[in-house]
Amino acid sequence: MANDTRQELLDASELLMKFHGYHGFSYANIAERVGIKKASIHHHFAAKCDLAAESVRRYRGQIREILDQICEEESEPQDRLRRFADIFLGAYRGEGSMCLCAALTADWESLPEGVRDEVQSYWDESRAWLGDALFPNRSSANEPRITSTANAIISVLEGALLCARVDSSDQALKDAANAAALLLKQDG
Amino acid sequence: MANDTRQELLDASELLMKFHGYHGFSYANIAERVGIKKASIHHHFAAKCDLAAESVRRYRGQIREILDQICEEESEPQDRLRRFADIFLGAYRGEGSMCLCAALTADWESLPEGVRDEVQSYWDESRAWLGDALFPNRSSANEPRITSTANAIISVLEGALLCARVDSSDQALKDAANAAALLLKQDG
DNA sequence: ATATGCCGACCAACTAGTAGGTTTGCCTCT
DNA sequence: AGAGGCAAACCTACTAGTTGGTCGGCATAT
Repeated sequence: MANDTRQELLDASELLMKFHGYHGFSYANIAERVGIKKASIHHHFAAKCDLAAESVRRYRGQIREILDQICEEESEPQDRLRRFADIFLGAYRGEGSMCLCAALTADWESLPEGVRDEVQSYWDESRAWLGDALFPNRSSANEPRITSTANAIISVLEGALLCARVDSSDQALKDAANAAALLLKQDG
Repeated sequence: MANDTRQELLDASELLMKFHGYHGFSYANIAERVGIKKASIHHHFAAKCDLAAESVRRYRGQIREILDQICEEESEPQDRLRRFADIFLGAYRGEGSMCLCAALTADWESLPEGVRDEVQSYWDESRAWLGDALFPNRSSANEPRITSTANAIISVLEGALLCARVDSSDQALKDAANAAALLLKQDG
């Protein structure tokens, strides 16, 4: 299968970046995991930053799909928010990992430009979605409030993934989900 | 001055870790900044992990001092929380940096043990302080609620530092501070 | 016969860390 | 006051290993 190795390379780099950040993995690590030689990676991705950027791009696409699905299946803002929080809870429970883009944002200043652009897009898209999905009747009048609430909601959830990692517990994520619900209720 | 170089080394490693994480800086980087040779760093800190751990220890001490001072100067929970949030706002406005320990938590899995222990202590201490300082009349009955609120408050502020970095704006931090105040009000 | 996927061998640059020698300044004994 | 000792602070020069990346060649499948 032509696309198989490529996907495996993306899988490996995504996982390693989630746990160790951009500087915390090497072509050697990935090669070992996927079972090909280091040099062969360059056949699929010319440079490390290309592999990383493509990983983020794919990740972003997966998240976007989930967000679309949530909007299709749920019409109530509080239900949509609950499902949004479940993404974070699922990330922790599944791999015990952080959000890929939060992990990379921590290395922001030393991120290659292409990777940084992808990470930036993740944050922009996520907050835009929160504004659209949670505030059906948004208007220019309450726009600043909506932006602020979206900021706070994503902040508390992304921050909780840091907490959870330190605690080896999903408690902080549950607390963040409840806090996010409260913030929406206050403003919704 | 004997202690001077040592402090400069700690300054440099703290700053670099805030921006690039644990793997994103080297002895060569630090040496250049401080103006001594790479090998001379080993005279002060045997290994990179010792330098990093000591940086976190010092950082932790500085934060602890500020927290003590807040408790002395403010008696009202909401004022204390405002001052707590100001620490995060100050970190962004000053250096444009993240919380040192949040930056390191992103690299959690690949952190040397000594460093990880220090970072863990930061989180534990911060949340313990929030519980004590914001809930003067805590009891075993409302303990879980207090823990959850403390978790949510620190999550939203730490998460907002990630947002702020991406946005090159302190808006997310202001939003997080307001959200934190709201969470306290709800539970206080 | 040509493109795809992969590999072994290599590279320059970088990594943390070591060995051994020189300078500096302070303490103590005369 | 001056000499001797000593240790901290720093240096140059090195090690062994890793980093991302290159290149030529060898299969296989079309």
